[in-house]
Amino acid sequence: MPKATYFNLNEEKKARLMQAAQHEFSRAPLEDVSVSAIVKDAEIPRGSFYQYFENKEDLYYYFLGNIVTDIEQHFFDMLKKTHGDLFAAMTLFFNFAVEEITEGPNADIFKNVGTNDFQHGQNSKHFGKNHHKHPFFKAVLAIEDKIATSVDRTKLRIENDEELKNLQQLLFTVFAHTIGHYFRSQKEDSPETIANAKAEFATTLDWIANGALKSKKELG
Amino acid sequence: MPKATYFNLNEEKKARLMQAAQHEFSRAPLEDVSVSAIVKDAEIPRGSFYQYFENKEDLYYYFLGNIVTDIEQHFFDMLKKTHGDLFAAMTLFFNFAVEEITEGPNADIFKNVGTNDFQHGQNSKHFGKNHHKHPFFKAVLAIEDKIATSVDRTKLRIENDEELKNLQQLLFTVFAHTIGHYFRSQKEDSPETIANAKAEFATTLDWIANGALKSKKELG
DNA sequence: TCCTCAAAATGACACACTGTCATAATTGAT
DNA sequence: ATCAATTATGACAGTGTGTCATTTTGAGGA
Repeated sequence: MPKATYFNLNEEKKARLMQAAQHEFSRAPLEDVSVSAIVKDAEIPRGSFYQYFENKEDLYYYFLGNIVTDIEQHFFDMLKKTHGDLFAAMTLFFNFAVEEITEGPNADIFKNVGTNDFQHGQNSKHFGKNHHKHPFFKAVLAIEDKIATSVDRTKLRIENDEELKNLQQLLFTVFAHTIGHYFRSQKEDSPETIANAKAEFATTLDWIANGALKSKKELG
Repeated sequence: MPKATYFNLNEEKKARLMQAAQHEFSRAPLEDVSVSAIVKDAEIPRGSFYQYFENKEDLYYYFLGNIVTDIEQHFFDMLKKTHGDLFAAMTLFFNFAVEEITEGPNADIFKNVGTNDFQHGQNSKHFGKNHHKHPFFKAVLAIEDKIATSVDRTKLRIENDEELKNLQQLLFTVFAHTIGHYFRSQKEDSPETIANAKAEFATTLDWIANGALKSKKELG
């Protein structure tokens, strides 16, 4: 988490820092962005950076957290609109998020976000045993719980809270995977369209909702 | 890919290099392992390392590839044994692989393998636009195709090759996710058992095979 | 107005790692 | 024994990280 000193900064300096973060994390993935580049971009002395943040990762997750929080709110909106229907909400959410993520003002950042970035426990060096203490990861976990209480379980083949959480995680894993697939395809000879990505996600979601195996009827 | 010079090395030196790789990649994830540490471990001069490999990543994926190739063969065995039943094969495979991965001689390496590591296009800095040229990623893609031809499609709700590939990817994503979940849980207060992991995977697979939504019968 | 002190700012520094390159050693063929 | 090609080697330039002693700032009190 950014240190108190950061939050005491005047708005102009905070904005300059966030703009630099936006710049740099749009340009390259986390591992290729250096503190040196960030301070150069923000025009602040190196020592100051470490007055404000623990390190690169601290800024990254703080910055990413702000963006993600905005988007995630929409998931709850969708969940409310569909009266807790997890699959319907997920479809609506994907269709909104895929455009926000691939064409919104932060698109370039998401291009550089790794699938791993939402799982704590990955960056051994920089976070020690304190991943879970960073607000970003706390938030990710809190969202899981919050969703769980808003979901209508009556139509789901789940036995307990544990299974519901696993199902949620499965859906978000698929979400991330599909977005990742879209981005990777952009670098290849035959890039996917957004419509493609939506269709791919819909198909996958349909498998998870209704099964990838044919029913007896279909087989008969 | 390792350079020709590496393959010309005598067995003793090659073995020492692989042992060092085993050591180092067991100790920490890719990003935290340094060439400096590897050459120290293997007791070869720094210059020599760069005579054999492009960089750290080159060695990593070569090494990982060798391990994975061994394990993947079992997937084909299972697919043959189940006469192309993708879901049955996946279950058998998971039960074998989870033990191999979590308790086998390479367990410590898999602890440090990131979910991303199997997706090319992630390490921007070290592989440029040549990810796909590295044998490891070539192999990963080749396996996808090879599986596709061995799968019995008649029971699956898929329309075309594209969808089959997506289904396969979904299953392997879930595979990786479940293994990852297991490893992460080991670092927490209430670690999962292997039996837990198997059960979790079985449940998830059942959702994908038969649907996470209740059937009309169950609802009625 | 001047003084004091805690908070903030600063950049030089020690340390670590990377990839290269000029040079030296080795090998195999003649 | 000679030569050319291959391989070995470690010093080096370049880049990055996080710290720390020192300086600057600003708010409150005399």
